[in-house]
Amino acid sequence: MPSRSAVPDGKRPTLSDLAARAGVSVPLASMVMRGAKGPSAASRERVLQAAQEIGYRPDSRARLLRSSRSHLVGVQFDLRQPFHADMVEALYAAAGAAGYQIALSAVAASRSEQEAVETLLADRCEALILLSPHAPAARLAELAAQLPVVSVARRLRPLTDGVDVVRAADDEGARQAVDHLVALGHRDIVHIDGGRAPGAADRRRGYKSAMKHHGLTDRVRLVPGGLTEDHGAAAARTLLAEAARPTAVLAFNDHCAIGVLDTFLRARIPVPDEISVVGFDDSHLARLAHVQLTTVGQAAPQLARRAVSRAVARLEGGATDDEREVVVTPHLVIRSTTKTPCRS
Amino acid sequence: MPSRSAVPDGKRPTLSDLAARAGVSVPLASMVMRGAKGPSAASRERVLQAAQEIGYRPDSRARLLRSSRSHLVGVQFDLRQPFHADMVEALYAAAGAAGYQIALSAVAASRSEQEAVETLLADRCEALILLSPHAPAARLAELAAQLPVVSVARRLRPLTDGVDVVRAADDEGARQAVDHLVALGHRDIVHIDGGRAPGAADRRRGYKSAMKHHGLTDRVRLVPGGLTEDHGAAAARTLLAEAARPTAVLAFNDHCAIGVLDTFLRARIPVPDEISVVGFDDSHLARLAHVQLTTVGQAAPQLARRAVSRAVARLEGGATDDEREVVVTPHLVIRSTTKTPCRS
DNA sequence: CATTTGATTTATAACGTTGTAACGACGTTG
DNA sequence: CAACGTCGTTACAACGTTATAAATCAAATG
Repeated sequence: MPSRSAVPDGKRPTLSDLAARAGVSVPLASMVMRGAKGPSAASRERVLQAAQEIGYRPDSRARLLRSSRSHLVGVQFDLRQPFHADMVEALYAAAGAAGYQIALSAVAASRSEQEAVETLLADRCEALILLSPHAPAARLAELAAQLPVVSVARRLRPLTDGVDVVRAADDEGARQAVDHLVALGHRDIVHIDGGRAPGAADRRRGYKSAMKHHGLTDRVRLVPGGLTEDHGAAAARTLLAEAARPTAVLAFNDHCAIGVLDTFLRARIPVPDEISVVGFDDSHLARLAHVQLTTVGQAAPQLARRAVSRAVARLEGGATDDEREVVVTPHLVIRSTTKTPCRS
Repeated sequence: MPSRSAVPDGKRPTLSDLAARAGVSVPLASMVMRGAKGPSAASRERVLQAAQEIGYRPDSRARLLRSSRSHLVGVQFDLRQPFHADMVEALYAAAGAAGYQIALSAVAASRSEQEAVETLLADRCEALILLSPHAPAARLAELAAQLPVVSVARRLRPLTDGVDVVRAADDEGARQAVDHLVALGHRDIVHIDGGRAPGAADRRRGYKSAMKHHGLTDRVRLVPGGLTEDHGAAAARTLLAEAARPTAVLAFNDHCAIGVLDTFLRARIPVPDEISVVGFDDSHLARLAHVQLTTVGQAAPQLARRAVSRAVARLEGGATDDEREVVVTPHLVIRSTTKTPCRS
């Protein structure tokens, strides 16, 4: 059996092993490892050299334990939502830039938000970033009493005590989509909505007000939909069954839009020639070469940055209460599923 | 500003706060909290009561620091791969059942495997479970010298020292798919392969040998593909451009199969009436109501259980070297994209 | 009644790290 | 020459927990 480390007793090397090896004191070795100012260039050199040799790696748990600040932000995300994947990636970057680390805790069919949050708290996170949390507002408030909590993409009706909200301007996104379609010449624009999903109400509102703004109030038409391909497919079938079809569809999100596209495709209705389709989220689905969905981008990197900076502000005392809800402007990404209508 | 905790000084309650509140010593409180045997029912009751009152929550970092065993398994996964999401979910369950916790570290476009592993090591994980790692075998061996490493779904040609492998029997999966198609009456079955992706070689081999077994050696046909929808779409276009089309396609994975389906759909080729399509992975994509893809299931829960039990065996000394490669049998999930061919 | 037994409880010392304060050596200054 | 900073280094204590061993106590034994 091969030795598992460079130190005799087989355990993983500690600061004191490192200090011994470099011939310096433990605190000095510590200062070098954490890049504190103080140690001379010579000492620094020797310690780093020794660290290399014995394969020393700081123990983050001991670190966090010792320093009152843990510089750790807990992130709760849902494994089933591709948009969350984008957000997690962006959060790694945003947190890193702000000098924080993130701890992930996943939610899935077999793992509740409750469990996810429990483990984050046990890990001594200083703040929580929750991606579209479903927990009741009361529960969020309860958490916020313990530590800063940022809800991303989930709007909280009455601003809940201590809970910050970072979200995209869903209404503005829907408006942009409608503007784009109208500019192309569309008038019969249907919205397949997301029911009670977070953001759905705003998107609905944005759609309606944009239609009104263009003098198309009488063409407003909502079809019940949802978050998944299946919902989109069902809604599309509803539309197909009718005599007068719309010339454009604004779906609740990309998933839903894909379901719509697929159904149209099966029904031999060419997109965008016969009907234009717009999605929402700019998830990777929309970018696929054979999909090339026109969609409203939520700018995950921006949302992530704002969420982190919000949490950090709370932690470091720079929080101003007038920014309890941060709204990021989305932007339309025009690809190949929208086009001037052939009939009007 | 509301108080952030039930303890006066605003910090989060510790064991000694708890002990003080319950009127017992710190060690006793500790024993109660970790469910050790010893404390009397009365003490246990009082401590739990007090914990409830002050909202005490054990600090897992301090716990891990103190006890030499951390009971923490690090999991590296890729945010872009839906199959990994299934695996992570299953790993939570499997690790929990074995008395371990898992720490997640994600890989993405902007976060390398190197970074992911670094943080896991800094977190004092006792073992690493890597989901289809791309790191060179030498690097894995280096890691394995420090702690038990399990590679899931990535086969290592020469069994690398100390690295355990848990994977699905990709060749067997491909064989099942071919058997199914042949049983339906197909003979011209094409395989769109995954190039150099982990598992691709095995699937290719399984396909070929199954074809041979059915006396269809002369019908063997490989089309270069890949892991994404775009790869599948490209391969499908290649097939469409030809005079003699196959009656069935076995795609490298579900993503690839979706690309194939979509391309056929656009070309007005009915699936499964004209061509049958089989995927691989049984990811949630395959289960969508409007897709209903026949596919080869990798049994994430099983893979997860085996991976965890392998890691635990190494940690607890029950590792037997004859099980360094665990192969789980996949199973075919028949949905609606396969059917008896109309022409033969 | 002294004494052993067993069940509970507690004191003490770690785990690996970092913050604080103190230390020594050096050249500067009054 | 003494007092003074400055720089680099170190000793010590602490973070919140748990393992070990020692201490306490009631009950049971002789």
